Order: sequence, then C-alpha cells, then structure tokens
Amino acid sequence: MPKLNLKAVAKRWQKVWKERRIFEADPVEGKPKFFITVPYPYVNAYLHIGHTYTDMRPEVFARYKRMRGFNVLFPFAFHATGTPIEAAAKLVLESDAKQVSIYKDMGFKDEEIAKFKDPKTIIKTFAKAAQKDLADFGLSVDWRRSFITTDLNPRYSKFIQWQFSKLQEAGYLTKGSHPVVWCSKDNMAVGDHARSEGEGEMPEEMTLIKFKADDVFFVCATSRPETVFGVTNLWINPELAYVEALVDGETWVVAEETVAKLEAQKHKVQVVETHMGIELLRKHAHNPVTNSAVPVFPALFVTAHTGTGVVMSVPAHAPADFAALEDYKKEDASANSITPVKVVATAGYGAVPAAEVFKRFGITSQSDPKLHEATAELYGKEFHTGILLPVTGKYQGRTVQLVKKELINDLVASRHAVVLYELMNPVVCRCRTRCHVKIVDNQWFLAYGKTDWKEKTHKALAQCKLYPEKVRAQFTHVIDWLKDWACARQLGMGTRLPVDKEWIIESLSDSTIYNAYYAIAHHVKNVPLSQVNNALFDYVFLGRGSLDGIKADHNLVMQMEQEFTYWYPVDFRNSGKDLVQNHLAFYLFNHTAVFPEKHWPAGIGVNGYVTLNQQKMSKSKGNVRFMRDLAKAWSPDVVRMTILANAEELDDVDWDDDAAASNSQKLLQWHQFAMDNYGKGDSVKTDVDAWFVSKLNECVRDATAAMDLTLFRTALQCGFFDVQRHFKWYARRRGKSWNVETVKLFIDVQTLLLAPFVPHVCEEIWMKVQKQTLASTEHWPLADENAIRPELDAIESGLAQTVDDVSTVKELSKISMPRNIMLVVADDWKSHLFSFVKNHVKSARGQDLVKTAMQDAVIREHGSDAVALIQRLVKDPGRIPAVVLHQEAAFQFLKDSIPFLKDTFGCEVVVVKERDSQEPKAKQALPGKPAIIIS
RNA sequence: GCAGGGGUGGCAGAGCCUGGUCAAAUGCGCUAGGUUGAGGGCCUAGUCCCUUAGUGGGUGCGAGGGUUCAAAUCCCUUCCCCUGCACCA
Repeated sequence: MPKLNLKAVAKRWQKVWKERRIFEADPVEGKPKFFITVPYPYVNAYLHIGHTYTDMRPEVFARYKRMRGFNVLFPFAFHATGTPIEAAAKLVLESDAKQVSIYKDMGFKDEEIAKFKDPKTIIKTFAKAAQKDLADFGLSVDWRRSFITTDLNPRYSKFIQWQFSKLQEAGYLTKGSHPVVWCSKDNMAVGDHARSEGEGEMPEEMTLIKFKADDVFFVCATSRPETVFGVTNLWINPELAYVEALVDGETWVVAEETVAKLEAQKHKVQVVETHMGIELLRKHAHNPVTNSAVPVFPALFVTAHTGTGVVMSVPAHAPADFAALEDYKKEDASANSITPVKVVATAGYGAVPAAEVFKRFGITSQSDPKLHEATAELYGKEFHTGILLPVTGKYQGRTVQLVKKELINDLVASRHAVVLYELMNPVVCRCRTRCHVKIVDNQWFLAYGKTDWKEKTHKALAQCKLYPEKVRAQFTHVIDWLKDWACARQLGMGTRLPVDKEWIIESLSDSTIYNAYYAIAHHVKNVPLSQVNNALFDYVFLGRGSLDGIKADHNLVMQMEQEFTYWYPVDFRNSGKDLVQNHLAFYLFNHTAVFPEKHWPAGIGVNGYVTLNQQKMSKSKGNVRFMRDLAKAWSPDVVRMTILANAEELDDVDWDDDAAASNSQKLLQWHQFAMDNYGKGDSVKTDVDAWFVSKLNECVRDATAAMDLTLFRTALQCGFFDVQRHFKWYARRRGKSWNVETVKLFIDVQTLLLAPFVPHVCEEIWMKVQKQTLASTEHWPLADENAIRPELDAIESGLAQTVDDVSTVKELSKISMPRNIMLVVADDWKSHLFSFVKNHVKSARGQDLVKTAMQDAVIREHGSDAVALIQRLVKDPGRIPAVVLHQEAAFQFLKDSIPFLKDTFGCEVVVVKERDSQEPKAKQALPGKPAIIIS
C-alpha cells in the first residue's frame, strides 16, 4: 500500500473548502455566533513559527466552535503601520549589506530586493506571502474580509480617524510634553529595539539644585535631593571642561557636555565663557536650603555623562563622596575640619552610614569599582526604610520614599531646583549616535492614566473571559500601571491624526478596535471613498444618526450595521503573552471608550512563546524558522498537531522535530487503521466493548472540557493519545476479532475529535469511510454520560493489575515456561470486610474502626485475621480497589478472561475459589488481588 | 527593585484549587524479549533504592520549618528560574 501523501491531501481539501466557501461566514438569524480574531501580523518578513502557534490556537478553536454548532467568523488582516518597514526600505535604498542579506536569506533575487526600496512593495510582498502561508496551513479564515493598514487602504484610515474622533469626544486624546530617548542624527525617539546599546534604559528624573556663589549658580545634579541637607562641599572635576552659561536668564556653571542636554529639555542656553574645572575650585557656594556656605573641591570620580559635572557632596550618605573626601583630606588639610552631616536615620546604621559600608566593602579609594555596589545597597535601604532627621525641617520623621516627591516639588517651586531627565547608562542608536533625553512638545497622548477610563476598563476586564484565567492578575495590574501613551509620531507609515495632520498615529494605537472593521471590510470596499466618513461609521458601529445624512447606498449601510451588531463583541481574541501589557490592554481600553458595554470584549486568550531547541527565537541567533519552511519539511497537519501538543496556557512551546516525525507517523497509521478496519468485525458484544465505549465517552468528555478552555494539549492528550491507548487494550482483550459497531464508533469519534487539529487527514478519512459530509462541518461528538461506567473500568484495571502481578511472580519464580497458572479468588468475607472499611475509613480511624467492625457478625467470625486485615487497610487505603466485587462476580469475571490470560501468558490458566483450594498460598488472596500459583 | 508566572522522577509534563485511592498519569529516552529483510515501524515487559514466588520496607515532588492521624497538595520563611517594566512591533 503506497504511503499517504499528507501534503497532497492538504492541498486537495483546501481546494474543496475554498470551492464550497465553508469558512465564509455571514450573519444567520437565530444561529449563535462566535467571533474569533488574532492580532494581525506585521508584514516586514515571512511569518515564522511564533506566528504559527499564536494563529493556530484561534484556528483550532474556530474549527471546534464551528463543530459545536456556532456560526464562526475568523477573519485575518495584515499590519504595516509604523517605522520598521519604512526603515528597511531606506536601508535597501542605501544598499545596506545586512538588510539585503536578510532578504537574500529569505530567497529573494537581487532585482526583487531592489524593489524593496519602496516600502509599499515590502508590504504587498509579505502580506501576500503571509496570506498564502496561512491558507496553506488550512486556516479556516473568511478571506473576503482581509485588509491591510496604512494609506494603502484609505478606507481603513478613515475608520481609524473615526476612532480617534471618538476618543477625542470622550476626552481621552490629550496633548502634552514628555521625555524620550532621542537620537539627534535620526531625529527620532529611539525605542529599545532600535538601539545597539542601552536596552531597557529610560529617562530617569534627576534634580538640579542650584548653589549660589557670587553671581553664578553651581548647579548640582542628584537623584537624592533629600540629602541636600547634608551637603558639606561640592565636587568639580579639575580636568573637565565647564561653561558659564546663561540658562533661562540665570548664570549657571555646568559641564560643557551638559549644555546640549539642557537645550534638549526646553532650556534656553547661551554660553558665556568656558573654564577648566581647576579654575573653579575653592569658591564658596551657598546651600539653598540650609543657607550655609560650602567649599568647592576637586574630585576625579565626577563625570559629565550623567548630570552636570557638578556634584553635591554628602559624605554621610554617599560612599563615593565619603571616599573622595578621605582622598582629598590627604592633600588639603583644610578639608579635615569637614564632618559628615547625617540626614537620614536607618535601622542598622550609625552616625556615618557611608563610612560603614565603605569599610564593610573594603573600599580603598574614590576609583574603587566596589563603590557602585556599596552605593546601591545603602541607597536602597535608606530609600525604603530611612527616616528623615530634624535637620530636614518640615520633612522630619517621615521616610525618604514618602517625602521625595513633595521635596522635589518644593525645591522646584521655590526656584532652588529644576528637573532634568537623564540616562543613567549610555544608550547608543543603531546609527551609532549616542542618545540623550529630549522633551518632546505637543505630543498627543491617549490618556490611559485617567482614573475614569481605568475604572471602565477594569469593568470590561471583569466581564471578559480569560484563557487561561490566571492572566487576570497581570491584566489588573497592567490596567492600573498604564500611563498616558504617546500615540502619534512624525515618522513612519500609517494614518494621520485627524485633529493634527502633522502627526501619524503610531502602530499600537491604530490597532485596538479594528476587529469591528472585519464586520464590514468586504462591504465597505463597495462604498466610494468619498462616502466613507464619520457619519457612516457612527451609524454602522454606534447606531447614531440616521440614514438621511449618509450618501452611501443605504442597503449596503444597513447590511454593514447588521453585520456589526450580529458579530460583535469578539468572543475570543488570542495573542502571545508579551502583548498583555500593551496591545491587549489597549484593546480593552479603547473598546470601553468607543463602544457601549454590550460590545466590550467577551474573551481573550494568551499563550507562551515558541522556542527552538530550548532557545528563544531571534534573528541575531539565526534560529528563525518560517512557517513556509515548516510546511515544506512536514505537512500542515503535522505542524498543527505538533505545535499544539507541546504546550498550553502560558508555557513556552519548544518546537521539536522528533515529535513532528512521530506525529507524522501516528497520523499515517491512523489513516491506515481506518482504511483497514472500517466496517469490518463481528457482531459479538462483550463487557469489553462496553468498557471501551465507556472509556471513549470519558475521553470525549474530558477532551471537550479542555477544548472549551483552549487547553489544546490536554484535548489532544485525552482526545487522541488516550483514546488510542484504550483501543489498544480493547484490541488485546478482544483478541483477533472486534465488534464492527465498536470499531466504527471508534473511527468516527476519533476522526471528529482530531478534525480541528488535523483537518486535512480527517477529511480524507471521512470521505474514504463513505461519509457524505465534510468533517469540518460535522458535529463535534458529545459524551454520553450514561455510557460511562466506572465499575467496568475498575474491573478492567483489576485485570491489568493481575496480569502485572502474574508477570512479577513469574519472574521471581524463575519458571520461564510455566505450564499452569492458578488464580485463587478471595473468600466473600474479605469482600465484605473491604467494603466495610471502604465505607467507614473516612469517618472512623484506627481502633475505633476495628471496634465498629467487630460489631459486624461476618467480620467478627474471622477474629484476628480480620483485625490484621483492617489494620493493613487503614494504614494504606490504597489497597482497596475502586470497586469491590463479590467473590462470585470476581470468579466469573476471571473465568471469562481465561482466553485472554492464556493468550497473554502462553499456558494453561485455571481460576478457583479460595475455599476450594488446598494451596497454602491461597490464603493470600484479597479482593481484586487473586493469589497466584505458578507451576 | 516592582509586577506576573514557575521549580515534580534521565527528559518533557500531569497532579496542587477541593490533603488520604501518589513511587506519582501520559509521552519520550533507556534495557530486555517478540515480529521483521539484523534497519525503521509495531507488539510485550522493565526502568528511585533495598528485599521477596509476590502484593514488604526505605527515600522522594527546589530548601527549611509548621499544621494534621495523614502533605507533591494547606500555612510561614528562604533560594533559584522565566516574562514584562513601554512610546513599539
């Protein structure tokens, strides 16, 4: 028999589905609907194995829900908004070797790559490729509704503009300024992914405190402004260049390097003159809060990379200051008079905390690298638990943590300080330019920080089903944590902000409620662009206004409105766990802002990542695997099954080629089995048939429960691997001939349970076993609770246990070829006793139970034997079988099983009752555990 | 640091909510036997330690402590791992 070609099978059925349009979903009056979506992929490359997983979960769920009788809509679109595609096109234009090789590795020819200098070519190429890849995997998508974002799709842009007008009406679109990490060469904000160094660095707030010295200010940068009360001197690096500059009308002394930073942060700076640090020493500067005069000393640890190059010295609390002061005292005796001033009292530290850690860490000088660690420890402790001392005036008695914000506000209000955002570690843009912090003006925000919006979103979350539920805590936290989000940029592709055409809506912000667009995507194509406007969307999505104000074809408009109200809300939206704190949270927020409560999200699914050989997939490591390559290496069904059988909930999937090979084998075997056995067998029905049907129903029940929770690995475990295992036992028990009905049922049910996972093979089998329908549109099998009979299972496992025991004894007896195996069934009083203990073991224990048992006539009759047995059972209730059979039933069952046992052991098997046996070992017989005598 | 999720046998991974039936499902791997063209696949048995013509004992679910007649499961402490901490796909 030639091996089934799984890839050809996939092609064949995809064609059939397409021709019959079974996945094109339209509203059906009265039929329950289920709307499933997945975040559209960004089309700057081929879809990879990570997409495969995240897209396969909704796909399998869609097929399952369809089989459960729902009218399922599963649409798919493509995302091109943002900067990466544009940036890639620019690199192609510049013939950047790295970018070109990325495309070469994907198999593009030079002339094709050359065309990627137009970002639109990139978008079109990869959107098309993505759709093909997904279709090749048999996704049950309604492709009529597909679309793409950006001005390639002006209707979508209109939709996004409508969305933003709604957000503005609701008061959630605000304007303000904020600090960003900025590259002055690229003239844009530099996110983590666009950095060659400094991932995770973000602007941190420092306080610039002004110490007046004559007619200039020495401006110190600090992240611990509360210690200003303990300043003993200032530090200047003698070898560094400083400027005297007019800053916002005052004369400041800061490092030359600081000028650019100040300018980027909204300060007017005019340099008056330049000095080396050494020229600035020994002046006296006035502490603005204590009004005391402090000297300016030299220190080499001072840099201008962070802050201003002017540092206030707090030797009591800053180990670096303490170290520098100790160093300086050796050079200048006048410094000896300086004593540290303690500002913060912290449990476990004495008069000069910095000195203590200085000693403990064994620090030797101001250039000791251990200073960093010492500083971190002390700052941490003092920040969380340190109490401010009376020297701090109104702040005394409170912790640093509580006071800090107020203190900074006070300093700024009294014009003794200003705030500077600073990068604590270097950040370098991919273009190799060192980044700095810039305050961006007139920035547009979505006000996720607003309390009323948060409250609404919490409510939406409460109403939303989560798969798995355990992500709820994280969502709750994220909703509280989100601050206002800068939602527009001046670069990249996308839709212009309607209120301010200078700005383009950023990519995460234009993809929050587009699920609504799926409802109308195929209709709105037929509306002339000029007629696509806010009035239309108001009517379709919100039922606002009347048709009178709408120019578009009214029938079409009404159809769109009906589609939307039919399909919405989204019942299941699935995504990777990394999107919880941005996309999925935004999705919830925006729905509450735009739509009425009945249209808020009904279900969200979250899954883990895919790793390859336990390694996180990344382009730099070269371990990226594209969806299309997987399909080539295996077949769609095998990939689908393998990726879903490997993990569930938030666990990461590890793609495993060995598992794929094994699954491929299993599918072929299953197909072969169905071909060989469907409609064959006898008409004999035994308890073993009833047992198998019972197990089958159990499996169906458990698989169904798992499917409902999108626990697909569990569903495959119960619905495939377990079913197969049970049939193996059935086949063994029944021997050569099986019941025709049982086998048919097995094949039918098994095929349908597998259909959502491996639909192509299942269609093939379904057709070949003479079904007239498509497996994809069949009804999911439901468990018949009445067919589930635990007592049969208990008896079968008892038999399996007996087989086990016989093997063990056979081994121990060293009789390799026994001629006879005798099984002795325990006397009935033992069954009686077992049942008794089983019923009482939960309520009574130990002696009590023995006492109670002795009131029972049958048990009492067996005296000490009975007591010993009870005590054994109490100690280990696991000995009691799930079902305790009477002797006669157990005897009969084993007698019936003799052919099977003979077959298994290849010798004569006899079954006797305990009291009929002369063997001394016969007494060892217990209910469910016959005594075994091998000869 | 903050927030969320985890730590189970050679490996992967159930069990934990609702304590006893847990030496702990299932799969992989490994060992032996069978089938077969010595391969692959398939079938059977074994796979923590000790003991044994048997169903006995010990150790054990990151570490330590507690609650309980009884803990992988409940409580406390502690260590370790993963993910995220943003202006962006």
